[in-house]
Amino acid sequence: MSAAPLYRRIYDVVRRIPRGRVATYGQVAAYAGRCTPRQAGYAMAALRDDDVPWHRVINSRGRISFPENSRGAGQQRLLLEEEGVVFGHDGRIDLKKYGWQET
DNA sequence: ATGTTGACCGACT
DNA sequence: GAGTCGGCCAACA
Repeated sequence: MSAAPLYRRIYDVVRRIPRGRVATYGQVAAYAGRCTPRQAGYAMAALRDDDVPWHRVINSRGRISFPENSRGAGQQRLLLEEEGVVFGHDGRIDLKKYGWQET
């Protein structure tokens, strides 16, 4: 496991996020271990595998962190709403409610 | 090897 | 609330 690239560990954590829940980059980094939130974001940027529910990863403010130029920006919100995640009037997600808990 | 960058975070103004 | 700054550390030129 530890021999696997850092990206692999991060993606593995993201796959564990249940449907209808969201996790922050810092959270993913913490579960992946020996990783900073920045690396989690960097890993997502290089992601091209649809097997990873990348749309369930958001920033600590509960907002979608994504360059608006990219086509995936609107898609992330769409996918989340499809899973039952409700956005606030300011395009925010209530982490208190939808945040991923280890359980 | 050195320097820049980044789907971030937290603290501060 | 919004804007700025430093820290973090792997990936890249």
